[in-house]
Order: sequence, then C-alpha cells, then structure tokens
Amino acid sequence: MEETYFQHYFKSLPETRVKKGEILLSAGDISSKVYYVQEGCLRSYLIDDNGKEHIYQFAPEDWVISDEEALLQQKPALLFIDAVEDSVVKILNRPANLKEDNVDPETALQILDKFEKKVNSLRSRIIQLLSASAEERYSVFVKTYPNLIQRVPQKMIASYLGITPESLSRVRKEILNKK
Amino acid sequence: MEETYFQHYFKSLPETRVKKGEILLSAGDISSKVYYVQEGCLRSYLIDDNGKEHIYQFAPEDWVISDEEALLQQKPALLFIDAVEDSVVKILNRPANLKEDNVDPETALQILDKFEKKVNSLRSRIIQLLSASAEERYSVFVKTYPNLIQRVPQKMIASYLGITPESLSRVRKEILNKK
DNA sequence: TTTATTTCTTACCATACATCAATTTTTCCG
DNA sequence: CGGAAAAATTGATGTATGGTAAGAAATAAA
Repeated sequence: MEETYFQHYFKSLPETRVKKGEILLSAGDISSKVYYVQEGCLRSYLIDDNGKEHIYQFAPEDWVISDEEALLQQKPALLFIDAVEDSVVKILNRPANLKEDNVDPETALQILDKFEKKVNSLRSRIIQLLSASAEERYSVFVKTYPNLIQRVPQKMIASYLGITPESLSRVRKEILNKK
Repeated sequence: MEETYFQHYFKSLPETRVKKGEILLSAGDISSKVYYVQEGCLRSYLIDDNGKEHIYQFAPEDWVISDEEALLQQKPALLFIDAVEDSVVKILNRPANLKEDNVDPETALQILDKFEKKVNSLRSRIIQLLSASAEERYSVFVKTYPNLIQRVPQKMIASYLGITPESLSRVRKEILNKK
C-alpha cells in the first residue's frame, strides 16, 4: 500500500520514547499535541465523578491519539493519555484550526479519510454498547483486535468494554465453558 | 452566523416532502444518498438479531443523516432511516470517494469541520454509555436537545439512550419525585 | 531468586435495568 | 367526534452485571 502523506509526515518527526505508565496528557491540561504511535501502545481514558476510569481508545502501532475535542476548542482536556507499554511515539503540534495552517487539498482529503474511518469505528462501538451483551462485546473485541488481547491487561479491556474486571473474568470463564 | 458552502449547496437542491413514518433507507439497501433535513426530523436506527430497534441518530432541522459507512464502502446499509415527523428534506447523491469529485480545498475543510463535530458528538455518547446511569443519560439528553423531548416519542428517546421505554418512564418519575 | 505489587479469579450478595402483563392516557384517523 | 391504535405508566418478577472481599496467579522490583 502506498504511504500516505501522514505516515510520511509523522515518520519525519523525531522519535520520543515513553515508558509504560508514563502520562502524556492529563485531564485539565491545555494541549495541541497529537501522538502518532510508532511502536508500543498508548491509551486515552477519563476518570468519572465516582473516580472510575473508562478507556476511550487504545492506540497501538500506526494509530494516532489525542484529545481532539479539547484540542480543537483549545479547552482543558477531559482525557488522560498514557502508555500501556513502553512505546516510541512521534509528537505533532497540530493547530486547532486547519484553515490557518494552509493545508493543501490533497492533505485535507487524507485527513477527511481518516476522520471517516474514525467515525465508522465510533459508530460500531455505539451500536455495540446499545445492542450487545458484555459477552458479545468481548467476543467482537477479540476478533477485531486479537493482538491487543495479549498486550493489554484484562482490566483495561473491561474498562474499554464498559464492564468491571470481575465481570470480564466471568464472561471469559463462560466462553471457555461453552467450548 | 455566516452560511457555509454546505448550507448553501443543500438549499439549492429540490425539496422532497416525507410523511411521518416514511422509510427513506432500509437495511440491506445500497445507496449513495445523504439527507439534509430542512424541516421536521428524521432518525436512523438498526434492528438487532433479537428484532429490537436501536436508534443511532436523530436528525432535526439543519442536520444531515445517512448510513455513512455503507455509503463510503458501497455496501448494504446496516441502518434504516425514516421520518419521525412530516419533514422536508434535500437529497444529495454523494460520491463514495470525494477525491473523484474534485472537491475544492475550502469545501474539504468545511467537510472536515463537520466531521470533527460529529466525532465529538459520538465521543460524548460513548463516554456517557460507558460511565453514566440511565437517569444521568436522560438528563443530559434533555439538556442537550430540549426541543426534541417535545417532538419525539419517549420510546424513541429510550431507544437512543439504550434503555427500555418502561425504564425511561420510571426514570422520569424518579426525576419528578426529586423535584 | 525472593519479595512486593498488581492483576485475575471466585464466591456471595446487591442493584440497575429488563421483561411481561395489565391498565390508562394520548394520538391517530375514518 | 368517536373508536382504534399507539404510547406511556405501573406492578410484579427476572436477570445481567456490579460491589465486596479473599485468595491465587502473574508480573515487576529489589
């Protein structure tokens, strides 16, 4: 597959090494940074009013992660971003307003393409949260991101799926029993 | 506020009147149509394996609705789209690939802007589904779309929130009791 | 390696929300 | 308007998932 302008652009940026657990963005920060993951895995999550963590996104190799909403509106971040594994990332300082950055049409279309993919993935997550049981959601996750299962602690997967680690443990047992 | 290229463009298209309940898109259809709602309200929803309806989106005035994923990949739609009220819509035949449509940079950026807003709204829905109770989700809905509350049957709002109509009825009673 | 820390599992009980069914209220339409 | 259909409410009960706590297993640190 042809390398996009993005991949090319990100690759030209200097590498930054991040240790597992290292926090790149905290809720409340104001930031214009976008992280491109070259190696390893980052995640974004929020902490709700009851102090519970909810994972919004995982970003393994070749994914991009940020708090887009905070970035676009230049307001305090809602999300935390940290490293799930030791990782190598590229940090892009993105302007909130692309218009001011003189983006060429070709690039705009590529960005658009990325956004469309993102919208699709968010959509399927919403649809699943609305219509599927914990067990079904887990099964879909396993199918969709088989390699993350090995790399990400179960409790984080539970958090991403919207259930407790205990429930996920029981769900997994259930699935094993069926086989 | 200045009128965007989009609003301008959509307005130039011929009007189509749709009766309440009329179906514009059915799951399984292949379509390249995007609906701009000038008056009234449309919705998109899916029917799951148990025959249950789940509303993905409401589109009142000045919103756009389609099955983007199906459109982009030119595959059968997952969603149904129908009219919640008698409505007036503009129908746009959107090419799956914008590149082939020679979109000018200004327009690309406007599309991008729309996508960013969409991503933000999907995000907050996911975050709510992950972290908020039925009652909290309903309260947020009331605040966010106060005028839809009057126009859309409760059972549809329940479906959008991911709960049953019975539960929503109880939630509302609960809220009234508190006041 | 040994020890400390985190993660995972399991059991028991609690709770939010679902289901089913009957009734009332609202909306639709001839 | 008046009857039929759809939507909303309510009560009784079921179920998926949550909470708590304790121990086992895995991982990290010393």
